[in-house]
Amino acid sequence: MILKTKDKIIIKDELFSPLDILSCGQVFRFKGVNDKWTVYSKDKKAELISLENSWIIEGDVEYFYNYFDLDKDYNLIITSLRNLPLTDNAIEYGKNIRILKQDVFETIISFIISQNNLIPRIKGIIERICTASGQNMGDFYSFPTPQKMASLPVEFYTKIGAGYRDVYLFETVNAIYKGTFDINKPFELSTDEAKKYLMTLKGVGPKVADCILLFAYQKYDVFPVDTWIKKLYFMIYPDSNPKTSPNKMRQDLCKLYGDYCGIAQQYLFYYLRK
DNA sequence: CCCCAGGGCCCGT
DNA sequence: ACGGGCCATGGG
Repeated sequence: MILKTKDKIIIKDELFSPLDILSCGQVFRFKGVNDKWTVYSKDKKAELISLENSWIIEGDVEYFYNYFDLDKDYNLIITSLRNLPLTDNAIEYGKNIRILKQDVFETIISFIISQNNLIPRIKGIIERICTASGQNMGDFYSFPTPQKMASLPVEFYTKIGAGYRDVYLFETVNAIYKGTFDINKPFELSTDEAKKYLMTLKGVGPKVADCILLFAYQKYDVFPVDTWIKKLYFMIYPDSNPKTSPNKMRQDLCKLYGDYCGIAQQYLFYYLRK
């Protein structure tokens, strides 16, 4: 049951757990433990509080109702994923995961940072970007707008610890700000076309594009292949060639897990990484 | 010292 | 299309 009031959302007896949703690797701006969490998106924040078998979400109700995709019935999706390889344990472990509908610009920047990196470091880099260039919202800093980021020199990204991704961030931010890249276009394209288009951005390859499509554009027929999913592939296909390319893995796993393979991937990633 | 992390770019074949 | 070297940073 999900109730919306003027200033809060009340969730009772639903597949919903901030621990799973926030720490499964899809989002990097959050903090909290057990029964109290805070998540940040753009210039907004939501407080999530557990009260008597319910979760209360305080914040911009319309924004976060959409952000948590509360109209989607995950019981149906979970049912459709049963009986596929390894999903029973993964769903049991992370059955309260929901794929968020995150801000497109913030997701693009975040997952460029994620490449060849560790989640705690990714969080730190994003946090330093917000602190140094976001807007002061009182008790937190917003994620900077494309306009704000376009005013930053490439040295800014080096200084906050982005490593060799500094140039990627600089170039991508400017392509988006100038309008060379239209961040709304992927919504109107097929998954394959949207992926090709995203990969025209500097620092966005096949894996990062899949993550952006899944976490920001609601394209669920993707299967991001990272080092953990490579291990998964050899668990499912132990006799396959050890040099199998990530591209073939993605194709095989997409076919195997079907139309909601992106959501299956998230359960599996979360389960394998624990 | 090594290896690895929610990989991609760039250059050869 | 495909493969290999290289890329910064920090923790184990």
